[in-house]
Amino acid sequence: MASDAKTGDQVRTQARGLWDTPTVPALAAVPAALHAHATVLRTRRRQTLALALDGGETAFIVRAGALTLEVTLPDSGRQVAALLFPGDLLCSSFAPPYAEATLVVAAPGEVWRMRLAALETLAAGDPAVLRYLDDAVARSMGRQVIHAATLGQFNCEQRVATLLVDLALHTGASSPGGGIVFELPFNRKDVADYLGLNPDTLSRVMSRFKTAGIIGQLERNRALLRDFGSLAARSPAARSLMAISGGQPSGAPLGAVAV
Amino acid sequence: MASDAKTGDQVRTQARGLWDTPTVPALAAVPAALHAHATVLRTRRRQTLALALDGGETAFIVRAGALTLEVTLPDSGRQVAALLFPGDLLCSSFAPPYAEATLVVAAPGEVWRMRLAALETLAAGDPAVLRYLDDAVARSMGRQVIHAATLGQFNCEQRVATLLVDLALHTGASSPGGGIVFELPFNRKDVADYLGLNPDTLSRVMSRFKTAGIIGQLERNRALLRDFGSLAARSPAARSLMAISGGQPSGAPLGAVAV
DNA sequence: CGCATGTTTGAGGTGCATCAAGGAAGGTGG
DNA sequence: CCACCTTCCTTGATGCACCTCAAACATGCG
Repeated sequence: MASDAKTGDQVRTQARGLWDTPTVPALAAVPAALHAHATVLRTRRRQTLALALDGGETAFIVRAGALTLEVTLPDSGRQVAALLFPGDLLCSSFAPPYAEATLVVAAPGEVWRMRLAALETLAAGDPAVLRYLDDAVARSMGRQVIHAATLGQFNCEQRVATLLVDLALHTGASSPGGGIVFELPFNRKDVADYLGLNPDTLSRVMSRFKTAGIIGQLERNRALLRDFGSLAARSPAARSLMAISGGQPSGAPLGAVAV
Repeated sequence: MASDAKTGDQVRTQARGLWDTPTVPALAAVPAALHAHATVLRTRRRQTLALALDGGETAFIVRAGALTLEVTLPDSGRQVAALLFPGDLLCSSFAPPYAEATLVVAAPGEVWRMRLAALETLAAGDPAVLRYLDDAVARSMGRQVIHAATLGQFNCEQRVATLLVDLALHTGASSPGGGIVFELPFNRKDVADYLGLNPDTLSRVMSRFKTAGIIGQLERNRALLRDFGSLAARSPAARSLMAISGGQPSGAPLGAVAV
């Protein structure tokens, strides 16, 4: 990152300014106390994490990197049900039965894995852990609800704009030349399956955004967002996403573990 | 209900037989202990329940009837994000910020309302309450994931079949004349907004199912499902839904409160 | 009865998927 | 270093599934 680049938090503040959104209470950070009770996994790209650990309910806490939760129902295409970023929590019980569900690493990083039962025991004794649990579950559900609205109501342009806003909020940093540089840890097929679109259609919309001057030259897995405002204006979920991500501690590069 | 009508549990058993699905462990029932700490609401059709009760996080436990969680994002159509049936739990924090979210009663019944904090205090001291909480949250997330796949991957016929399977599992009872009688507590617009379809398209698919002999004469808010098998065969999510609903205690009419 | 609300069905348009061909990027071996 | 391959992305032509609009038809209620 360039020395004068702002952090993701600053990007969000700037974004809030554009929309005149009041400040949101900071979300609960991952309690460091959990570290001692969790298995630390260093994740590699395309690695899949087994959801069920020898039968017991398992909890996964994303510390760095990004993951996708992929679900395939019989006689149906693959659906990316959720994108997971640092701070997010996923329990194996969240995956529906009789569906092929896998947790796939999109950007390398770190994941803490522990028994759900152990996590709940800790939560019963430590208010900070309980607060984090509540917060993380509420955030997942909130994102799922937004995702349902995205899939059910938005047209293809709104869907893509929504995803780009989300990515910018999670991985973006202001670039020296103006605009926001953010990472694209997911390939086109993953994104298309998340948005319920065809990869070709996705490509077309991205080209449209490029010629409209909203996004700039795409390198490998990286993009320049020139105009956050008009992107947010094209996504009905922009304000909600900003509020959900608003208090998250880290907007640092996906690979970095928060201290 | 006719005297020789089977309960919903029996319908589910029969449905499992059709699909050769192994038995699922019974889900945790709503602990009676919560009754003393909750405000009991008798709900009327079309009534809306305020999600945020004077600022604190609120939990809603559906005891009887059915509800919809409706979400409207700015410059976007209304999305019915979830259908709630007896045993289901909804917390106000599940609704995303900056979205117009309302809980609307579709079928009259009973809802227990309490502070989330109070619920968690009880859960810390009572394993049955904790088990119910875990279970209810896992069920909601599982249903949300299936819903995302439904919206993102299914065609209109698959979507409608999925909803009908879901309704039959939740409200169906075997009829004396063969087939399964189930309730349609939601109007067309609600269903259309849940499935991300146009009401006209929904009507067309229903007509197609009727002429195909899968469903029979629709009365007001009630339908006869003649052929569960071919309906389930048209829904990629049928097995998953059966497993999720599999252990629920009540398949009785929506209006009845389980004892 | 008459109005309001909701449902069905047809005709026609469109947004997105599908198919297919071409191009860029990265990896591999010569 | 350059051919060659694989993978991923782009972009055009075409078709279909679903939406939109509109008119007729039910249903319930005052």
